[in-house]
Formats: sequence, structure tokens, C-alpha cells
Amino acid sequence: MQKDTLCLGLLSLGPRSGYEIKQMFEGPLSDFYSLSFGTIYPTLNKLQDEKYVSCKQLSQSKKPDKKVYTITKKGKDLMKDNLLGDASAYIRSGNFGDQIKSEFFLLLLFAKYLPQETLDTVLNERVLFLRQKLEQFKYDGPVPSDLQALRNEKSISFIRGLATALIESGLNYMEKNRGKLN
Amino acid sequence: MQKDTLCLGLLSLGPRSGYEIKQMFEGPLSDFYSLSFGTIYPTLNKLQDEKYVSCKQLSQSKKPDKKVYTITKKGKDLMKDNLLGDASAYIRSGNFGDQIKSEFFLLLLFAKYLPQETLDTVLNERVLFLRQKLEQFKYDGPVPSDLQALRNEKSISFIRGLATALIESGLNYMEKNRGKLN
DNA sequence: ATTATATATATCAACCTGATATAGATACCC
DNA sequence: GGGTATCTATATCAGGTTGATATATATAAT
Repeated sequence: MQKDTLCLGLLSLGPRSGYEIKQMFEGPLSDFYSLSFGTIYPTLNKLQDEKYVSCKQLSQSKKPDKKVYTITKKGKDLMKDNLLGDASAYIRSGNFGDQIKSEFFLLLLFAKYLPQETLDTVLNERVLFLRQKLEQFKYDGPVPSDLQALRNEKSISFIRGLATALIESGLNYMEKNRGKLN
Repeated sequence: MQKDTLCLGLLSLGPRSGYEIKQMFEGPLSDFYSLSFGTIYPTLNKLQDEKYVSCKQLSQSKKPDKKVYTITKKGKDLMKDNLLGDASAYIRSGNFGDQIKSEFFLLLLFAKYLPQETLDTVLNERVLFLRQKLEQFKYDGPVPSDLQALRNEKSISFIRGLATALIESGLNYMEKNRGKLN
């Protein structure tokens, strides 16, 4: 997905600064997408130059100044056009589309070169890690106000449910079949 | 995972040319990792310079010349050292570790901006696509000889089984819950 | 005859990340 | 008070990766 479409999409949930957009990626979106500051800031500047977003400079009393970007009508139109135009391309992407980019799977591929003890530890820690992830996805308590807008999206509930189902079946499989790696 | 460790790992399954390594990524590994020629060829050159692999130039009768790389003792030692040294870093990576990098999930996040009809089509095609993937992972027939070495790895059976379990539970979830996106 | 496809290596612009720089403010500890 | 650490906030850049493109030979199809 083009980075400008993605930033416009996040700004469509409400005005945000570049720093706050980064926080969205590090919070609830972290497991299926992320952008670095090196992409976010130049993208926002470009979008502003082309009037897809407007910008208000806020001087805060107890924090550094902030540039808050708001999506314009022109920006919303571009976002919708891009989403519609590229929708079919995204069907075959991501989770069992393009790639999982899993270094853990690569490690397993070469498991026979690891001492048995190391492999056991790795698998145990992976199970613990996935159980933590599961708790994270199931967590339904309060979140910082910046992130509440994301939490309220119907689509996020769907995606969180899907992630939960996937992790659970993955854990199940690993616990039943880990012996096959020896 | 460092690209040289990865190339050494694949060469540990048998001598290969750069082109054949690329084919491994486009075949059974395509769903969880890939490298481009722009990475593979320079990596092989570097590995050769530093004696981690040796190279035989083969002139083939009906095809262009080939450079076949073979892992050396020094290369195997480096590979094992790297795998062992970095194992703990890979536990938290990939599939619900670092990232799925799913553009499909991003599209769903902004589903409300798509016409209902488009969303329906997208979901239908995603289900078809995942069913195809499932067949691919379950396929157990003959494969080109280059790829047979990968197929024979115990770890690949484990990973294929895991992928199958994940896709099945994902399909299941999508079919039961797609109504929640409307 | 020409177009397309496969094998095979190589390079490069464009893009992205992870690290680093800068800077004000708060918080904790000794 | 001074030292250290952490958070907010923006910005830049070296280094690495991809996707595209170039080159070349050979086969298969139209």
C-alpha cells in the first residue's frame, strides 16, 4: 500500500501529529504494519505540499511543539480513490499472501544445526511469547486516548479476532507437533 | 537473519547457483521469506571472497553458463555460529512476532471507505486465494529436483503443517465473522 | 518470422529502516 | 543539587533491499 494512502487513512480517524501516527503503528497496528519516522515525516510534508492535509502548529506548555495534520476533502477523495483502485492487488498480500517474513520459521528450517538443548529453549520461549501476544490481542481494557479511535473501528475488532484465532491454532499445533523437529 | 547466514543455510542442503537459490525462495519458501537477485548475487560474491563458499563455473550445453557454489567447512562453521548466536533474537520475529506486513489487513482497516459491493468481492476473492494456498501447502506430489532437498527437510514438514493449520483456522474465522465488517 | 518464456548473471534508482542528532520537560535517586 | 533516564517531538541520513531493467542464449509456441 502506498505510504500516502496509509497516512491519509490513519488521519481519517482524526487529526494527528507524525509522532502520534508512529505511536499507532507501535500500538495496535504493530503486528501487521509499521512505518518509520524516516517515512512518516517526509510523507506528511509531501501531503501538505499537495493540499491533501492541512497543518496546525501547536505550541504546548509542557511538551515540545507539535504539528497536527488534518485530512482535507481533497485528501479523503485521494484516499478513497487509491483504496478502490488497489483493492484487488491487496487480496494476495500479507499473511499467506506475499510474505510472513518470519525469521523464526527460517531458524526452524535450520533447526538441525542447533544443539537439542538450544532448540528446546527456543521452542519454549516461542510458546511463552505467543501466549503473551494472545493476551495482548485479547486485552480489552483502557488504552491511551490517541489509540482509542483505532480501537473503536469495527474492522479492528475483526482483525483482533482473526489474530487471536490464528495464534491459538498456531500454539495448538506447536505444542502437539514440536516432537517432529527432533 | 543475516543474508549470508541464510544463503549458507540453503547451500548446506547442496551446491546451488544464485538462480537456483532464488528458485527456492520462489517455491516452498515464498510464503515466509524471499531475497532478490540484487541481494543474492552480491552475497554469494562476498561469501566466495571470504572463502565461506567455493565456486565452479559450469558451461552447460543448452543453457547459459552457471556458477555453482558449494559451502566450505569454514562456511558451515560460520553458519552454525551465527544461528546459535542469533537464535534468541528470532523468537520474537515473524508471524505475530515482528510483523505480518499485511496489506490485506490494512485494506480491511479502511473497509468502511469501500463500496459494499467491492468489499464483498474482495472478501470472496481472499477466501478463494486462501483455499488455493491451502492446496499448495497440502500438495505432496513431485517437485523439481532442485527443490526436493528442501522438501526432504523434517523442518519443512513441520512448517507446512503449521501453515496449513493457520490457514484453515483463518478461513474458518473469515467465513463465520465477515458479517462483522459491515 | 516473431513473440513469449525459461535459464542465468548483474546492476541500479528509488525507497525504507534503524540509528543518530537535537531539544525541552519531567521524574527519580543519592 | 547533580546525574541519569525517559518521554515527547521533529528531522536527517548511511546502509541495505527491492523491483525493474539490461544482456545473452535457447526453446516453444503462434
